Amino acid sequence: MSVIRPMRADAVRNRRKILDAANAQITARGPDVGMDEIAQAAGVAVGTLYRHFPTKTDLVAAVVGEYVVAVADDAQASLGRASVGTSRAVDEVVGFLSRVAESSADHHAVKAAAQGLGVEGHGDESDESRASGALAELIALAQADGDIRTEVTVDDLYLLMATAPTDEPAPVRQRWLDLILPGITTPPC
Amino acid sequence: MSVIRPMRADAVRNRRKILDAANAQITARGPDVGMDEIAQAAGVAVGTLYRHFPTKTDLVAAVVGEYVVAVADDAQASLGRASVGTSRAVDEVVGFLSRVAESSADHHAVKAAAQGLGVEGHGDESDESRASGALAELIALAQADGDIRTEVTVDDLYLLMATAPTDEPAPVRQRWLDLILPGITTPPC
Amino acid sequence: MSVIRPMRADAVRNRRKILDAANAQITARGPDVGMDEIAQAAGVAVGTLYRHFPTKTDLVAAVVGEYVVAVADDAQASLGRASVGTSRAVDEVVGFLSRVAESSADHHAVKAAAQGLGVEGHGDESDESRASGALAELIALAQADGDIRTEVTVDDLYLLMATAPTDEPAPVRQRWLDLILPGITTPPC
Amino acid sequence: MSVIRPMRADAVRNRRKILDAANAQITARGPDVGMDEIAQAAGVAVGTLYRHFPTKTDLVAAVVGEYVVAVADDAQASLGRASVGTSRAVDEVVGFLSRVAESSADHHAVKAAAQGLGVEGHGDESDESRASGALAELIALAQADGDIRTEVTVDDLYLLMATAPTDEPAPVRQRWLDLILPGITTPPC
DNA sequence: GATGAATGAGTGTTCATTCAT
DNA sequence: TATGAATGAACACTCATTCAT
Repeated sequence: MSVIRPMRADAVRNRRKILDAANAQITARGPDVGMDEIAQAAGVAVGTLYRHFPTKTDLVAAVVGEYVVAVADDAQASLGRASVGTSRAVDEVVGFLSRVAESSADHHAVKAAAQGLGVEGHGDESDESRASGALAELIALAQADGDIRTEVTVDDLYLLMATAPTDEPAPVRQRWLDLILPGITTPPC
Repeated sequence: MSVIRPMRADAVRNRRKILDAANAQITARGPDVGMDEIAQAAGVAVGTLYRHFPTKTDLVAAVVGEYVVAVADDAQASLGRASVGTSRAVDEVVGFLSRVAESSADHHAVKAAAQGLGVEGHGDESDESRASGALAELIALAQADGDIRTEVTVDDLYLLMATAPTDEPAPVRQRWLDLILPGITTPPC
Repeated sequence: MSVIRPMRADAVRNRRKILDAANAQITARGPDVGMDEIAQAAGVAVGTLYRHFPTKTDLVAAVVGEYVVAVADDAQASLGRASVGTSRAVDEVVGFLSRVAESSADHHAVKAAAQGLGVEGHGDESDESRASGALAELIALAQADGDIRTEVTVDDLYLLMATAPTDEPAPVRQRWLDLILPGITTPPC
Repeated sequence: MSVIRPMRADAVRNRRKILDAANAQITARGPDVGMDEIAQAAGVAVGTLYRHFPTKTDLVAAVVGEYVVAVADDAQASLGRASVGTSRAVDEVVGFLSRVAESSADHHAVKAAAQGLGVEGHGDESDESRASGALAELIALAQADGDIRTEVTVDDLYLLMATAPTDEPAPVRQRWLDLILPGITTPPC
């Protein structure tokens, strides 16, 4: 008696195509691409786009939401590796930040679009807490190892993620990482 | 043979009013204020606005340019104090970064507007080099004091300035500064 | 040899639901309700709605048609009472007009929708002639009584019905009736 | 020191052209003409149209307002003639109603458009009261002559004007007038 | 036969920019 | 030179209708 009706197969396909097209178009042509252009890139009519996302804001929020899912997945995978002992927790934190800075580069225009439209909730809240949970554990692990400063919190990570120089070339992003890291890790002595 | 004709007094006045109005309006009403609104706030007609700045991009670039002037002034003042020995050079660097993060908060919408319009050159190049020069000397001073890591450059400072969390409340900006500083300063031991 | 195939029971039910929903929605939400909204209110999908009424115009015409049926019924009932002598024919004419003005108030948005769509034939012609016939006899009766002016015709009644102030509150509609009546009834002397 | 600045001559001209075009287009092509079509018919760009009337509602309201001006003028002229004794006051009332029914025929689609957009104030209030005043005096005059029933008010006239069969051919409108008049004038005996 | 996703022309409105006054 | 009216391409969004499932 679930209220959640399964979507028709083609509707699912279209939703995917739209989301991908939106991501691609915003990335390629800037945060102000028109809905028509996104629809065309997705190979659907505008009406279809609006059936899936009643508002441009909704569409962009969904795109951001997908990104949050990816980030949460990454955070959980990092935690997984650190828990098992495959790698040190600090290294996972650093790797995570590095990958986020990397992937955010593509995501930059999307973030700009979201800001321009006043997108609020970045998609599903459960994904955000999934990410937060994993990162919290990861930090705790690294702190137990004595590798990360005791006062560092998940919010600090979010703050750094938010300020990553997403529109800069790779070497700059690497340098940024180097500048950032000492603030998180414990001093050498 | 100079082509630069002195501006008529009222033209100068108008330019000032427009620049101030643009800054105020963008800050107050977001990066997407219309040219008409800016003109009205400046007490001139749109036509006048366009006589001074042929393009919205030009206008925003000029506003950004003014900000660069202020930053350059600050940098030079900081250097002055450190040279005279009034204060330690590191402290001036930190203070400078802190003030920039602070002032950038107001400036945030302007930056967003600039980005949205693809503003390239941030105004007068001489101001940029004025700032760069002062900051370079300041860093050198601090490095001579052994307070700032030897590999830190002016570009690092610019990178950090560019990624300051300008749209966050003061405590967050302070925390960001705390996270950032260890990457610049020499380790305690 | 009749081409008219009896409708399947559920098709009949759907037709009813759609007609009722259309009436209700147009009345409640104005003449511009969308087909989707009507379909949803009827508990069917748009496709079903379009199976029954190939065009919005057709749907609205059908709704109007139902109203004509009700009016025809009323006219015949009025005639019935007057014929039997239960009441004076004039009073029945007046009562009829009054009730039409009354019911038209609900019907107002439907009329507006019909006009907006250029609905032509108001449904079944037989109903119109049923109404016309009854009203003609009723007028004749009242004229025989000397109560209604000899030159008054059925078309006059239609004209008045058409111009009833359907979107005005009850007292206004009553006042309108008072203004209208002297033109139909015989002068007191 | 008047705040009302005189409009530029060409702006005035454009305003006129727009108003006329709006009237013409709505009359000719129905209440749902697009703003673009109106603009084109007026020989201006849409932007110009929107500079003069920030909203379609505003435009239609202005068109209706012009009609109110015409009606008010007519009412005052009628009163003038009756006051001077050129004609009987009743005749002026009848003539006024007749002319309104006549002119309203053209005006019908405009009224529909106004209703569809929820136009509230029919333009300038002063024109409405100008009309009301003149009609009140005219009615009083005719009542003094013993030609119009004592209970008739200006609102009655408005009610009848509002219900005139504006979309019917001339003979029908004439017949309507005949049906309406006895409700206003004193009975023959 | 019913469903509801897809279509796409059309709508009202905005805004950077131009140009007659 | 300043003014502000005019321009018109562009945009987000709607809705009657069609058609694959």
